Amino acid sequence: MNIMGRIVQKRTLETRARLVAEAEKLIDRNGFEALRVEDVVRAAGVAKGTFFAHFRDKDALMDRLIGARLDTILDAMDLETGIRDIRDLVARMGPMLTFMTCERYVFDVILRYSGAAAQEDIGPIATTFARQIDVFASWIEHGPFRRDVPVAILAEGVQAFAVQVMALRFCALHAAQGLHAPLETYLAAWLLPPQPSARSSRNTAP
Amino acid sequence: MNIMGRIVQKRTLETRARLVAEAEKLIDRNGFEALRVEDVVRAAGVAKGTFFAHFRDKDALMDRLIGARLDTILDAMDLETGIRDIRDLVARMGPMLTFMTCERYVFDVILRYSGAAAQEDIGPIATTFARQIDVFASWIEHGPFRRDVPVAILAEGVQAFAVQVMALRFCALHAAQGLHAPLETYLAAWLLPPQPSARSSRNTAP
DNA sequence: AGGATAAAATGACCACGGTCAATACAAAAT
DNA sequence: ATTTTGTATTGACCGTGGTCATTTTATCCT
Repeated sequence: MNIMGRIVQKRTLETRARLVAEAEKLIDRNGFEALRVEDVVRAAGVAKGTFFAHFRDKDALMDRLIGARLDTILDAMDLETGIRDIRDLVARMGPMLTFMTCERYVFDVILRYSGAAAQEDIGPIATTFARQIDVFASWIEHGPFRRDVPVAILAEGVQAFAVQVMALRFCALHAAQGLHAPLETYLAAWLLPPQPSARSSRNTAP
Repeated sequence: MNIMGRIVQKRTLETRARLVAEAEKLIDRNGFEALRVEDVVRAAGVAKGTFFAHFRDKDALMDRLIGARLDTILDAMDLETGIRDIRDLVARMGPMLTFMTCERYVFDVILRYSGAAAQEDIGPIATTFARQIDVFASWIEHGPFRRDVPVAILAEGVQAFAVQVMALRFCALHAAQGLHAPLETYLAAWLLPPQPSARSSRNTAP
């Protein structure tokens, strides 16, 4: 096997797959936060150093595992169509909100990796964030929402508000349900065709 | 001295002050990320355990130090008045944006502590975030902005967009200047009195 | 087959945040 | 002054992420 000029042995792929698989198992049992590198390597039957030959650091593994789950959720979201209103929109974000707030640790990792760390080493989580924008954009495009702002901008705003709601009310109402109401408030103001206010200034974007 | 039923010796306050002072010095010299607890206690002339008798963990010290700086910046922002337009608004957020993006590590700490960690152990950074909302709200209230949405909501949105811009473009254009343009785009869509779009649906908030 | 070469795996080791039973110290009670 | 009580400090110790010189293993070459 030969990837990018560097020869990769079959063994390598097997080891990496085993590390990932064992990590998944441990996470399913104990959650993300409790994952220890030592446990993973013991379960995979390799030495500690081997782990770091396959992943830059523990966070790189997390990036991959969490990114994979986000991707699965996005696959489902991709199939949703016919958003009728804000409530609908928020409801379909539900699974994403639920997963992102399933553990404080998970939310922190996601935030830390949602932007590209260094130029162009864009990881799995950052990729899903870009994809999320696309999904939101297509939802908005086919829904009864304002048209005076580019769809891409609207989509990025939805993401921004979602993060805001999750970050500020993380513990207040831990169930993801508690996030829906405030998020709907924001999105109503952000997405709906505006009702012109009394004082009709005619400002424009700079 | 007696705080909350617990007697606090003068010695305690002196030690804590010394820890904070030495930490500040080290940070001024090497930045936040490079701060090591061992260095702080050595400089302060106390044992390691003493540090943790005064701060729950290293992050608690960071929360305090970063919170203090944010507070200073907010003091200055509080004095600003007469926001004429979006560009103005973003310009006056400048110092805050600059500080929050001065180090990747600082931004991460701020995000992690911007929401209350557990109910009602709201720390310095979380406090400044609440204060930030108030400042934005008063700016918006006296500016040429939309009135069809409560000022508080608008202010929270400004914060959300600011975080979004910082998170997504952290390295892309590291100078805080690069943040202004995208932020202005978002805020124009968020804050300005809307120009009714062609298709005038008359949706309302759910 | 038997080297030669490069990739992969190893595990002792380090850095650093954090803990805790033991000790030193200050203040109050006698 | 001495004892008592509770606060503040200590430093050896631990857990865990991460490193790297060395060793093992695969692949290629003749």
